[in-house]
Amino acid sequence: MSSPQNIQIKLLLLYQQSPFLSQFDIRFFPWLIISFVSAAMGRSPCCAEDANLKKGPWTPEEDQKLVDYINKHGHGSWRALPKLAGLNRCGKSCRLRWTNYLRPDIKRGKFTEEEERVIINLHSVLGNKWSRIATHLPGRTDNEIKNFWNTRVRKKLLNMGIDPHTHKPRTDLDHLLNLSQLLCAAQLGNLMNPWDTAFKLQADAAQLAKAQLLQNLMQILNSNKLANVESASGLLGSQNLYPFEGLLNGTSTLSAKELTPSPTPQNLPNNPGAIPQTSSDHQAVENPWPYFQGGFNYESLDMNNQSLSNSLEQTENPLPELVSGSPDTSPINQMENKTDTAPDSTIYEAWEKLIIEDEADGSYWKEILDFTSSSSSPISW
DNA sequence: AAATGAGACAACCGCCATACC
DNA sequence: TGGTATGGCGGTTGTCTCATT
Repeated sequence: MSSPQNIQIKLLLLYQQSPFLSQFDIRFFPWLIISFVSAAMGRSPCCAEDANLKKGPWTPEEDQKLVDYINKHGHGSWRALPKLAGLNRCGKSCRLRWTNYLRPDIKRGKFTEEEERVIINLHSVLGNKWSRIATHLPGRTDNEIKNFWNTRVRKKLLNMGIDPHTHKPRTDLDHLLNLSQLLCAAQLGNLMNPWDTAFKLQADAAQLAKAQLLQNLMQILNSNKLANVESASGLLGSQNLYPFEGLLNGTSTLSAKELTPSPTPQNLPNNPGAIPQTSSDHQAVENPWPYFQGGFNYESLDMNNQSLSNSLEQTENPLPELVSGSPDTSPINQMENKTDTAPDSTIYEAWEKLIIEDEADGSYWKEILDFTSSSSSPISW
């Protein structure tokens, strides 16, 4: 019997009993130390039994050997497979190569828009549970989805000002400062004279405060909109799946019912970006700000996650319980905790107050909306 | 044409859960 | 019941390709 532990013990005995080896400090034998440490930890490191095992990219010949063997015998024990198949690889490497690349049911090629939508929506609920996400995308591996997310989707969301972790508008300082600068550029323009420093600083602070309030409001709107979309679409349906679609093509994915406006807060008077009061109003008003495209339903603020849970249960592949990885940031978890809407109300009150204040001295929000509309570059998806 | 950087993808690493003895 | 083997998972790194300078 030559288990890794037995081998490690034999190595130590060899060191102790050999007059030649014993004359050297044990630290000169890193392999022995490593072996012993791993033995003390109760587990041998993967593939440590043979340092000569090949690593790195697989050759077509190796692939062929692996495929041939599995087609004939099945994979059985992955640890035993390499020797049986004549491969100089560790079992784990073989397993990964098979599951991520060689498996016959793997669907290769570019992700479709539909797949992207499903991934984004599932990620908003599950977080980085790639294997769980992969179960809803036949033929796609968790590794492939993970790579796709990290190289494409994540960057796109960031460019759109959406935090890929929380699926809400970014609130990090850099982004906020950018927004503030844009706002200043829009509103102050060439107004500033070099000797107006004091006034400029004051204006900056005011702009920043407003921008921050705006960000907070956007966060709430987005989280509710996202929850609405998920619950309305059963999460995995082909319709109304994409919470950010309004940002991409300027059209809303929400149904007319979802667009039902709320009586509060007041619409912005004489403001092209005002939130429409009725569905027909919505159709009539050209909203220059994509994030408000489709308006929003304040009644939905009272929505608990019951409808989402129901929709999840109704799906063919019911999703698991919400992950605990980011309990504070998950939009769903936030919805769960939204029994008391006081903080939101406070923000809306502040928003309302600002609107009223701004009516007196020219419409600040109108300028934001106009500027955002005119300066927003088309986003390629 | 060579160097360099970025993007995409494959593969590896370490940890964890579970099955098995 | 505890130790070990195994497989799964998520994060990270390595490698290749292609565009740009």
